[in-house]
Amino acid sequence: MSAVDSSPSGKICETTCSDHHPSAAGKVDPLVMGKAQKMGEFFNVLSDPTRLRLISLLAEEEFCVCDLAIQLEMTDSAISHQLRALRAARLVSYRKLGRQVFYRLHDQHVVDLYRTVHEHLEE
Amino acid sequence: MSAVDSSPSGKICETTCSDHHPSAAGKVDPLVMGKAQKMGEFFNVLSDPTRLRLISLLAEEEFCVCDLAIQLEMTDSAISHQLRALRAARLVSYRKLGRQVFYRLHDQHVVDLYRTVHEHLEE
DNA sequence: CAAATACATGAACATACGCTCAGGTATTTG
DNA sequence: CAAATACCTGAGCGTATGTTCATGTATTTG
Repeated sequence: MSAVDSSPSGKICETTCSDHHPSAAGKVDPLVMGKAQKMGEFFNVLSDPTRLRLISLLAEEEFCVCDLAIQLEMTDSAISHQLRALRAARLVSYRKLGRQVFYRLHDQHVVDLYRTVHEHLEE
Repeated sequence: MSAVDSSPSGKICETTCSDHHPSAAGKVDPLVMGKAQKMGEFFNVLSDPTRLRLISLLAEEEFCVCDLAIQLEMTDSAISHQLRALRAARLVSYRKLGRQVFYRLHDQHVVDLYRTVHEHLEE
């Protein structure tokens, strides 16, 4: 009976898929739920067009909320909400200057990731 | 009327804020909406824990739907739905073998990105 | 052929998310 | 002090998304 056995290195589905048990040895561990959750939350922050446009601006220089709102043609409220998400994800930091708050990218790490994907999508 | 005033709320700083910030309005082009949309959709695929766990498994070797479902302790249906999303995003490819369908990552590019972020979150 | 297996798909439901709107805080200015 | 500015925040609303459930398709098996 070698009808179904052309699957790679010894593992689970050898005869039929159903005679497998989760506690089988030598299997590949998937990402733990908690870890996958954290990773998902990180990518989720980058999944919104507005936040990506903010990042694209802040990749060049720092800006106050007002200027960001003007350049994206959105309300300062909407921008402030999104900046809050970026802050929570530690993707941006800020400095207060009088009434204004100037935002900048927290580190170069984000810019690298941003540009990597940017190029990846050019294909 | 100000040349730069295309802000929705109408109460955004037209003179004050921009005057304090010489290179502000108009200098740096934000990401175009369409581009930001595409990029957001890409990150969105990676924003779900289940899809990330699938990727973590497929980063090691190929698996059929049934085995993926068993290892993640989820229904075949749920897995199939998520694999569809990964297919639509061209992150995975597959080969049919009898009744089974074996999935694998489409290219190494995804694995690199996955591991980069994985390490980034270890801090 | 009929039953079983492996996977795909559509509808439905609960949840999550982004924006608007109204209001609030902090700082500057008259 | 009062008004104006720059920004923050909570509630509400419409939309998007992930899972379950039921069903459909394709292939293997008795």
